[in-house]
Amino acid sequence: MTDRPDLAAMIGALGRTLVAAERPVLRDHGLSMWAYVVLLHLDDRPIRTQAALADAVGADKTRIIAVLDDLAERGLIDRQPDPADRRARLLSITEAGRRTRDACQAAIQRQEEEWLLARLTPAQRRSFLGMLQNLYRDLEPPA
Amino acid sequence: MTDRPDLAAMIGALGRTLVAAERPVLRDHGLSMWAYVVLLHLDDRPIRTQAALADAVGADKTRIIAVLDDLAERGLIDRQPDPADRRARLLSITEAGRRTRDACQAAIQRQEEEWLLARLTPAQRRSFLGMLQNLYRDLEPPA
DNA sequence: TATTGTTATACTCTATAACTATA
DNA sequence: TATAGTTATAGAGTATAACAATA
Repeated sequence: MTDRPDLAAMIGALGRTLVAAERPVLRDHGLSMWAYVVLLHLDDRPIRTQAALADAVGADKTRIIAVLDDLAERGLIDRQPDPADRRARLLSITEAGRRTRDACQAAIQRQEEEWLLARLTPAQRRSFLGMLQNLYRDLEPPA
Repeated sequence: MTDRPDLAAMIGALGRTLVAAERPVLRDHGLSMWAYVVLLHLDDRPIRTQAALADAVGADKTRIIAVLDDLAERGLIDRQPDPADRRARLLSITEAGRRTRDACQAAIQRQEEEWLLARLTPAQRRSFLGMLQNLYRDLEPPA
């Protein structure tokens, strides 16, 4: 038997700690975790239905409705009925949404650099980030 | 701005996936996640109060009571009132508990090797595990 | 009065089911 | 009838508060 904690224990604890550390930063920018995830995902490209967005970010379709209501009301996203099929809602991020997202993500990644990555040497850091991005990219969709 | 997903997003998703993959293995061994965590922690050394154990594993003291009831009933842990202070319960793992824990952890780590670590070269694998254990060891207690 | 363990209650998050409107 | 979105309801997991036993 290998003499190490389970990967799930180590990576799980690390992930929970990172997410917990993210919360105050999100709050400072007036975003919930789901709102942030939505802004990050919409930035890639507009999306045609709320159900597709929910699926893409691993949420239930009923769960993001209040999130979208709030983001739209604050002008961070644009939500318009599709003229071709008025059941669907065309979703896209606004310029204000992009600014909020950028500021928030910059603060989050700055904190991650200082709090976690600073413990690694530059070479370790490159190696760690590289492996992490490879493993992350190949993950099955939800979780 | 660095061009990568947030560490919290990558490590968080990886952690959730690993924990989800662990669940069926735990179920096959008749253990809940909390029961497994308790067995892992008790193996290090006996502990004198349930509150201390709960604190050590990052749980609320009220949350592990049912877990301990079940483990004791199945003979996987031993729970005795402390003769010196009958309010406290002396907790320790039994030989049967150790066997269950070993079998379960072996299955979990085998799956982790095959499912995740197999994607890395031997050198990457050593490097990844080393950095992970260093980062994990220095984590603030709960999460 | 303080502490350990327990039980009862409430709260948060999430998923399921039922409803409205468009097609 | 089928689909997108919404609302209402119920369930799991967790934390908070009240309680009983012991010190």
